[in-house]
Amino acid sequence: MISIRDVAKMAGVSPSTVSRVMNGTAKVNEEKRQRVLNVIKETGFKPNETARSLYKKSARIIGVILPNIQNPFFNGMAQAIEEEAYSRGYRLMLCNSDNNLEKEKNNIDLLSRMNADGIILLTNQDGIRETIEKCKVPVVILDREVKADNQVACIRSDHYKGGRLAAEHLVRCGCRKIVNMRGDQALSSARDRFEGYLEICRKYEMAPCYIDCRYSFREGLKKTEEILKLYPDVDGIIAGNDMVAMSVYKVLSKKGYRVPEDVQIIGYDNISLSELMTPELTTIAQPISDMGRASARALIDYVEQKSNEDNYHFDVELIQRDTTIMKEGGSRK
Amino acid sequence: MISIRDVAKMAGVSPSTVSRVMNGTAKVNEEKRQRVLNVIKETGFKPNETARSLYKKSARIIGVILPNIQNPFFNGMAQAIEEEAYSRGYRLMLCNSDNNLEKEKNNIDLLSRMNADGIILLTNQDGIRETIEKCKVPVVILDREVKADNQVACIRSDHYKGGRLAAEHLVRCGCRKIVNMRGDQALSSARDRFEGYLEICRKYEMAPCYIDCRYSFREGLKKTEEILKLYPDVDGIIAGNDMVAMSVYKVLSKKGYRVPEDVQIIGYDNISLSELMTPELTTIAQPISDMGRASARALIDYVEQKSNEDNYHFDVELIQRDTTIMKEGGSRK
DNA sequence: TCATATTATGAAACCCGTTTCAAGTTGATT
DNA sequence: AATCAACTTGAAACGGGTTTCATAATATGA
Repeated sequence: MISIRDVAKMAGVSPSTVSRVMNGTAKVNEEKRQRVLNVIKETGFKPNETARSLYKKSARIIGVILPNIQNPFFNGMAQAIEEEAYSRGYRLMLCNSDNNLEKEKNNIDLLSRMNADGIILLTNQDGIRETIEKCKVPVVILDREVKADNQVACIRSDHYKGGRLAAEHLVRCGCRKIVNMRGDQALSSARDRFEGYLEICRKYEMAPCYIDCRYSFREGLKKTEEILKLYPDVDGIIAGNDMVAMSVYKVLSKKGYRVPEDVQIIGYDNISLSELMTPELTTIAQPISDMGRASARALIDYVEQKSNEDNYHFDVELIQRDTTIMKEGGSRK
Repeated sequence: MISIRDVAKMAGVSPSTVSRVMNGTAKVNEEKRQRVLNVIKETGFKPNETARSLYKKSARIIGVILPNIQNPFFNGMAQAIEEEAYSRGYRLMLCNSDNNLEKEKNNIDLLSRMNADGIILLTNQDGIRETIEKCKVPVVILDREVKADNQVACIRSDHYKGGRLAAEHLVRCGCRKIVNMRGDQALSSARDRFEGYLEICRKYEMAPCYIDCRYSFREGLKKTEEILKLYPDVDGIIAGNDMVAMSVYKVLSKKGYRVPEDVQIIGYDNISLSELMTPELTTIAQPISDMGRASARALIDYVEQKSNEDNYHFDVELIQRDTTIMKEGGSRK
């Protein structure tokens, strides 16, 4: 492969001059400049990024570590991150963590050894903090709560409000027996949502009624069956997220329940699927793209020493679609 | 950051010896070896990957270029590629191409300048061949047809058979008016499937009946409306892929058609969603994970000069679920 | 016109892990 | 004891773009 020294020789200048022509880092005599440009054009010379990274200690790479690319919530984020990063000249190193601490550590470690400029983390393994602090790469935490020294920003949405919104909406739709399929309480987001739900229970003097259900379709199926056994009079279900809501709908529909007439369902996230499925899913929308974009922006701004806003709290909103319905004789207590 | 030279100094040996200890490339006196290992442990020294890449001309990176990460078909592939790559010590550079030739070229170019070990391409821009040949990085073409000199392998599934299977299944289910929503005929895969469909039309002496519909949910909605206007007697729809099938179902269901009683639907790909949605979708399964894994494997084997199989043709199969139904009085002509 | 300031330019150092090559050491063989 | 082989080890070169620093050349001002 042709190097900058080859180009220099051909153009009768020094490598430094070629570098200056390419990067515009200093003035170069116009005639020499043209000679260099011509040689570059003729030879199709492309500077080696690795060599540049080595000196600059920056590979123009952003590492994105997420549990699973197939999850629509995460890949929605990844999409937005990629767009923002690409437009600013950075590329994405994508790492599936499978919620596996070892894999996460490996990836963070490698990323820092590759001179990655930063890492966007969608995970909340407890043991991870030490690793990310040791590697000293700037980190943005997205949708999770980790808190590390080298954390540049933390991007979250208002889960407490989301929890309230979901519960209150079902109340307003006339549900009298609402079951909350709360997510893994190790996640602060799931805890916040559940708190919001509890507040609404207090407000309307309802006895809280919940079941634990991780954010997975498969578990959603199982837990929905349980709900139907435990609470035969259920008429409203707050699913942990949209995937779970899909599974809830599937089980209900198989058992002959009508949605929303017999049981109403509300999801969470507003992944693109929630609008695509039939019936369209009522859900609490997190601004997934905005959050992804913001995380990339915060990271790159930090790296390029631009802004320094470091705490983003995004708003959520209720999107009413077809799995809930406002009834006439509203049942406000 | 601490370098190999620092470690060497601390252990009282040369950098070469440290390198040899880390990589096991040569025998080192046991006592020195221990000294080096101790220093590495104490300092937490991690060798810089960029420097290694520069010399080795290999970054242990595989570039994956796909139109869109949010598409379940593509992210299913990406997931499998990531798993295979990770297990063999490679990482993924993920690039969204948005079907944008310029972006693809940029990404390929950058990947080669970063000493990426190879590229897996899920795209079929016409203008791309020149770029991938010029960059000289090994390329695996996945699910598409490009043909370039530096192409290591081409991974496809049997679309012709898939097209036949889908059509014949609807025939067997008693459909008399089957409409094929054929995909973009610029894609060889879509052409092959359509050919398969045509063969079944000939076999059963049916007049071919089709409409062009790109692989997108939105377009699926529009084209389904058109179908209902153009062919009010339609009783079987072959969707271009599972996403389109979902949109077909949505429109039919909104208009009061029953599926599969009034109209039967078959999708294509068997993305994970097809089993999750309600009703579960009958579809032609491509072994998405196997294909993704195979592409990574072929690339890495090539890079590491192991095998050299270069043409993979995966089988497809019919997965019957709830959007089609075998009726009693089968209508075999 | 001379002195000083400014600018263009290349040599060399730098980033850091790897590998080559030659020198030094040890041990075996005769 | 002498010779040769085998092995350990470090100095130096390497990969390739960037930057510093000193020099040379030109320009400005007095």
